[in-house]
Amino acid sequence: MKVKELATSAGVNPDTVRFYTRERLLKPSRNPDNNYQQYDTEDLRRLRFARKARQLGFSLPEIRQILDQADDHHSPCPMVRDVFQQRLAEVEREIGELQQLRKRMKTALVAWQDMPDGTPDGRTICRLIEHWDDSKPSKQAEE
Amino acid sequence: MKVKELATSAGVNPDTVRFYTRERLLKPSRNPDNNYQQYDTEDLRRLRFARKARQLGFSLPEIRQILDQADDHHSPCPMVRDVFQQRLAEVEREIGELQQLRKRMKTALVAWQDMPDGTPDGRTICRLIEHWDDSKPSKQAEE
DNA sequence: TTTGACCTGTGAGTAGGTCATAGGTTTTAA
DNA sequence: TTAAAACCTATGACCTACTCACAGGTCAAA
Repeated sequence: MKVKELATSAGVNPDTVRFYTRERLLKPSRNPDNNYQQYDTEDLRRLRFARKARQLGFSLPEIRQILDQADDHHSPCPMVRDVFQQRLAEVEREIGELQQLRKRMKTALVAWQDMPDGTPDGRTICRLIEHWDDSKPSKQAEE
Repeated sequence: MKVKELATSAGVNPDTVRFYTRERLLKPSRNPDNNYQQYDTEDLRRLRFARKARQLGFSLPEIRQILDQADDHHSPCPMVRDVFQQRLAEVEREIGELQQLRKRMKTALVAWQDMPDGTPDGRTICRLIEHWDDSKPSKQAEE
């Protein structure tokens, strides 16, 4: 398989295939006639694996590590379970932060209904934002 | 005010002040004696404004646009309301996506309890991930 | 006067790609 | 048969919003 065939099979940009090859997640051979990269079904499997792992929040170094372990015939799965647990915790933290943000944004929108726009006058730029309360529940505002 | 004084007043890294100055969000004058940047309380107001806007998800180009409008004595607030509404919708979309992801991760963790690790055998890399169901409720899986 | 803390501009690094460029190869169609 | 279109190569720049490093200039206190 050439670059574009592999990319099409996996549903990614050909440049992503080249990038993953540079990053040594894929290890194609070379066609000695024209110096083109030659990928096989193993590379397709690796690429699909890598894309799924990316969706799960694995970083490229982590994925490379998993693939390298698999090359050495070590089972990467215990490590996968580990990183996966950490990733789940992080996803939940992100959800919590975004929910806080949403709550504060909605509160602000309601408060802003009663505020005039006001042309900047040298003392204020846009009171909609300047009067935004950025305090977080976990720590006091610094100011 | 010199760089570090301004940075301290706003609670940011001095390099951020320098960066914002390069990006023309701050427009200090120069001390002709030593070529140092000279910031005033207006710059402090702009910097605090910019930091609050960043927390709300405004990009630097958007913030620069708001500040430039304020310089021209146009009220930036209608635009702020606009971008803010869009940003709120995006935050809600992100929350939804992350909640989907969390759900699928939890399901996967339960399913994985019953799966053996399995050493890579040339046909599979790590079935924990390869058997991950990445289908999204809004569209069918391609494969 | 020397030390330390500050200042200057510039450039590199971060993550995960995407796009551009310049040049070589292969395939397709006239 | 030939010319264009479509592919390939390697390399480097670009994206965000900073942060850090470097080399050299300035200034205050001891």
